[in-house]
Amino acid sequence: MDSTKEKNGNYKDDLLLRMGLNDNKAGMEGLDKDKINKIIMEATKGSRFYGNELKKEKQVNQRIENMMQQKAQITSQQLRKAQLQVDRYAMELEQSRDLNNTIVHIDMDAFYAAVEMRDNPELKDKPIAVGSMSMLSTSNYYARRFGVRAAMPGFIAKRLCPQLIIVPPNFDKYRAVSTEVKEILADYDPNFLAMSLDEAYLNITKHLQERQNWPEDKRKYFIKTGNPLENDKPRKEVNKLREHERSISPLLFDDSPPDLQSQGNPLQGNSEEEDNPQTLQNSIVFGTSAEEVVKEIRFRIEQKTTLTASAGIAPNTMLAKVCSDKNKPNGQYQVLPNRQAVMDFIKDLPIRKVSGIGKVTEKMLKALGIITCTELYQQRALLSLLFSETSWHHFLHISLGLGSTHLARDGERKSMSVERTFSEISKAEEQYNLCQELCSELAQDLQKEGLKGRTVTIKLKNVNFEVKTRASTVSSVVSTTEEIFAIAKELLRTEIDADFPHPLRLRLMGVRLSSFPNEEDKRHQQRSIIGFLQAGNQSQSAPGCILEKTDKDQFLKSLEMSHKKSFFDKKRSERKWSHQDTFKCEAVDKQSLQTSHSFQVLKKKMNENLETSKNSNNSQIFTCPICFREQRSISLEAFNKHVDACLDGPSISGTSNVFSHSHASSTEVNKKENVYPSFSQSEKQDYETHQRNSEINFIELPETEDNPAKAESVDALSDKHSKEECASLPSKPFNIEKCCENSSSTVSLEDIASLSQQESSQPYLQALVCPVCNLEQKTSDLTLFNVHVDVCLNKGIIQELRKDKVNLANQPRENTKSTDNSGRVQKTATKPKRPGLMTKYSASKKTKPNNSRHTLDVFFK
DNA sequence: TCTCCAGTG
DNA sequence: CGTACACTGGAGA
Repeated sequence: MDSTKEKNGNYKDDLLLRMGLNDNKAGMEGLDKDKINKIIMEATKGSRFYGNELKKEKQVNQRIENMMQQKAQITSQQLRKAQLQVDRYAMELEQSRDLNNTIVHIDMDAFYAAVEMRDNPELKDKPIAVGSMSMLSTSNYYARRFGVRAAMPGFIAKRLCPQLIIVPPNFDKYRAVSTEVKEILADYDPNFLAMSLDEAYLNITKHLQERQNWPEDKRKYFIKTGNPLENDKPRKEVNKLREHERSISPLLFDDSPPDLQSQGNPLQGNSEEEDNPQTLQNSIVFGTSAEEVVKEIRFRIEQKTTLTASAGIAPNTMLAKVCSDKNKPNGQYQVLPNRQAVMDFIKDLPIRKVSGIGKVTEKMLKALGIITCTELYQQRALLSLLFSETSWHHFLHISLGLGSTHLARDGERKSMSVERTFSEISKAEEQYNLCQELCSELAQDLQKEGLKGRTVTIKLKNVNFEVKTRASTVSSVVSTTEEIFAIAKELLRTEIDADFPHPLRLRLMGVRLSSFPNEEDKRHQQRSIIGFLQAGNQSQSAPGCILEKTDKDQFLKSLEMSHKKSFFDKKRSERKWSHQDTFKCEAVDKQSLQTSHSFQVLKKKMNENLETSKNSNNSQIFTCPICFREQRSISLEAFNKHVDACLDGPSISGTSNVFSHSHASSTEVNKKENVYPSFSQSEKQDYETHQRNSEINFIELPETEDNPAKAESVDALSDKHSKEECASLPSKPFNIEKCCENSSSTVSLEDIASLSQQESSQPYLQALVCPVCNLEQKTSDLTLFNVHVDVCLNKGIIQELRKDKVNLANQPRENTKSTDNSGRVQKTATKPKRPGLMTKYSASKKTKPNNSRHTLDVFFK
């Protein structure tokens, strides 16, 4: 919230960095900087938290040291060359500088605290903070005089200011107020961008144009003399009125000439003579300039909510954001839309003020003698040699005062998560329970937005504040508590086992779901259904990897458009497209790489699917893979609905074991499980080590090798399948793996479809037995079963990978290239990149021995 | 893809 | 007694 944004006063900065930039004035009440630091240190020193902070600080220092070493090796010739390149880019940027937009950043002052004070007059003249004893969201300005800030734990705030009143947050209320504010903002830019409950960007360019012709009464507002909500307390109304006079009057009437602005005049910006608001008895007319518009917005916000806002006006978002901070609280500031004004504003601006430059970046740049934007610009050549391309491009944008000039509506969300902090939990059982609870909460949240995803990540923080995340991606989307927990549980189990016999001493656990299918995925998945169903009848082959026409067109179109976009947009779409470009090829190849087995059959089938689907119409004859009835002349949507209905019906569980993901490694795992049914913990270790050293390569079960015509039990089928894949032989559709990595229903459909065409007379009435771990699964839920198989498979894959690594280690180091049968390069060596900001100079961390444990799990289920 | 880091509010 | 939570994106392995 507010005080977090006032970075100079950030509590954590003071804690370790001792920036000495705290602008906190020692007033008659409140504390001075030294006193605040002393109290914070006393409360902090010796704690596990502090220990971790020190550790992190050391890592950052190490990174800085690495960076400085790198810097020392740079020759003046390199630097000159870099200078030329950077300046060429800077020139391009300069040429594309766009000053035609008027961007406004609105920021509510101490929002949560202000709402609480408004609704409870008892709090009015007291130091308050919103949050809890363990963490504060925001504090009012009174409390800030004592050093009480956002992101500070309440118990420390209490030591700084014993009178502090800590109010628990009422998010519903803040949301309601925020909605009121947004209603006003929409009048000026219907496409405004809300960043949070208390912050938003507006592009008022269009509004300004229209406004020029507005008659006066369209810009006239009446001053409310009472708040209808509080009519029961007339005494307050008087207060309110006086307050308005206090807060609004200086703002609206003490305009300062433009030249005073850049000299840090705290008064509210400039406006031309004719723009000066005229007051009648109880109404105000606002002018037509940007400043007047923003005053009007702030006036209306205050009238409507009795809360004040600060604002920044500038030709781009980056500057507008910095501006809104300049005259906070209850003030505004404008950077005029000409290059000189922008550069004057930027000149002495500390880089830390810029959104995106945080504590660590500040410290790293400071080590290079960079504090202000001017210095950032001066060192641009050096920075281009020390940081990644994205980083130095970002720096260059900042140092030229550039930023986005349009408000990109942020796309779909990328992940959803829950996490909780608690007092130490070390018992495994409690940890599993907690994990399940979190999964349940997450599942509920997901349901609200109708989301399903493929990657589950758990986050663990131990009592020493060390954070770990562990992720697992499955081939079909999941969303229910059970599905997510099935995956999260295994991740947690792996971590618990890894530290055995020591318990995990946790203080936080979190669960996240990501890899939501995008539109592309969904379309693709639909096509593959059609393609597959058709492929059963008219078998075609189309080798090689194809990029579909529609996609190509879109790609070209996007390139065409891209010159109109900002640098960041371009980069974004390049990334997006280069990703999508390879998606179809890699969707399958990934797996074959991971397992070192050829998936030719699969790919061929998939390509067939894509090819045939290109020619497919919207309405045709389908055979439902569940009920085996022909569905004539219906749309794909209708057909899908029909299949869904069938799937939801009762007749599924009997056939569901055919959805097993036959997989090369499954055979091996099966075998291991059979051969080594149980071990003690130490035996596990020994066996594991032995495994790794001797590179045992498991081969197929003898039955399948000896007797390929073996009865078509599911497990036997998957074994045979693996074998066939190894030999790259053409195979029956039934052998098709989950080629499209999409939703479980698709996968099921494909498998069922093949079944329906080839083996429909064959009854499959076995229980659900996982083909990987060989254990019967209690659930009759298809997706859940698939999840289980995926989890088992992932373990197998990890093992396979490790095997590969050992093999690689024996060879002279070489770019990892692999080609499919068509000779196409699937994966080339990652091209060397320029050092990144984040990890390039990372303090060498000891990477944990590695996943020895993953395999064990499979053995000892 | 996985893990960690940095940053935002 | 004691330091949150939810989200995005970069980077490197």
